[in-house]
Amino acid sequence: MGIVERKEREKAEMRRKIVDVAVRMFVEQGYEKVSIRNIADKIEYSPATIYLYYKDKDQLLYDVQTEAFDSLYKAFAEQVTSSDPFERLEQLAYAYLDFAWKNPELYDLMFIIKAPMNAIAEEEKWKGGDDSYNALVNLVSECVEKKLIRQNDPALAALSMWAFAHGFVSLQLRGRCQKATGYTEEEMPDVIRRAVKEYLQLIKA
Amino acid sequence: MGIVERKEREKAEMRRKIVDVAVRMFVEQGYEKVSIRNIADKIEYSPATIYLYYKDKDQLLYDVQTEAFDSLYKAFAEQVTSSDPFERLEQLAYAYLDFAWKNPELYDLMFIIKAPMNAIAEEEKWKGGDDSYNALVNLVSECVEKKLIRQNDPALAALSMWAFAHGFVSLQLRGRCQKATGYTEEEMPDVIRRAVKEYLQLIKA
DNA sequence: CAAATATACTAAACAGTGTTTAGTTTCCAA
DNA sequence: TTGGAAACTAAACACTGTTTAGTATATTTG
Repeated sequence: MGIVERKEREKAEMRRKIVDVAVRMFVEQGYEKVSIRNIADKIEYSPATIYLYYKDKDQLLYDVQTEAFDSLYKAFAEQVTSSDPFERLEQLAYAYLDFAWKNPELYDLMFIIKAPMNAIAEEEKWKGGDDSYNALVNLVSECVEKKLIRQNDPALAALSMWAFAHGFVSLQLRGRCQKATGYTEEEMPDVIRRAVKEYLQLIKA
Repeated sequence: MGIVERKEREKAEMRRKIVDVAVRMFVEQGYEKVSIRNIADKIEYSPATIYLYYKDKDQLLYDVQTEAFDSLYKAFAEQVTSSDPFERLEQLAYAYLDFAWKNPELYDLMFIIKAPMNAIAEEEKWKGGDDSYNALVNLVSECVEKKLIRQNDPALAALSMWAFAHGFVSLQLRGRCQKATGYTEEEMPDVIRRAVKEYLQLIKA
């Protein structure tokens, strides 16, 4: 009797439905304007139903986050194609920036907002973004091995690169870059791209 | 008749009282746990009274932010003392990191959280952090002039440095660094300090 | 000085939030 | 067919930021 299997499948489908509309609503309206009631309305269930599938809002956000990290990893896979490791590093950086400008609300949820990290404290281990970050670490490791960059600690070099990119993105997403530099919002992505290129030139062996 | 002056003074005193306890509560309990009602309770007025002195919560947060930026600037003034411009740049960076580790909740409010920036859109110009950022830009400009660093665009070099430091701090404050590197939370400030030092060595002429 | 007015303040309400409880309906197994 | 589990929800709870209407208090005016 495949009833328990079907029930499990239905449960999984319902979760899918919930995170799907949650993701869409986040992308369209931004984190702050999406409430459990809004989501419940959209999927035509009562708010309480969502709590049958998610312990709390943070747990739901955690799943939304995971979804977003998948998108980022997909973007990496598509845009990081060069045969030269250092060039791949460049492509990875640009793909990261691109993702941020195209999905600012998702970026918020993945890296800036506090909320979903509360759920993670309870998790065994935070797997979110692991694939993407590993891609960076592996790439940097390769560059270190082949002496393409000046640093020699891959872990620290990778973290530094991430911090540099993330710093720019998060300042930009909060409107700080324009206030600081006087560039317009449209110009900034290009300015940041140049700054990241400059950084890569600095670390180039 | 100094009555209007007294009234104005009293109005200013009340505002002081409000932002003072607001700052204290932010530092102690964090942004998310401080409500208008909490603040009102602490100063022993009704919540509605706060709205006689602040248009909305964002406007109050803006004042709290300004307060926090003053503290940062003070930290700069105290810790940036060397006669050598490049060394001063180093001191500035370390002072920035120090401030973040000592006042994580204030840092959140100043640079990470969305909230007070809503108020700023309405302001003529965002003066928050202007002094501190100008200190950085001036310092970087001096370094560029004296050819102490390899970059030649002071605006971009300053922004890059800020982005680098802010990237580390904001990743760290969201627990991302530990998850990524495996270092403990206590070790991270030191690791980040090393990374920043490495960056400064990279840009050193 | 008394009346009129402006100011300071608040109780109560409004509309929203995340979440829980208690109760109903639906479905499956014995 | 009936007993019990599972799915679902209406309503409530305890919050949030904010507004409204009304009450005291202080100041100005006749």
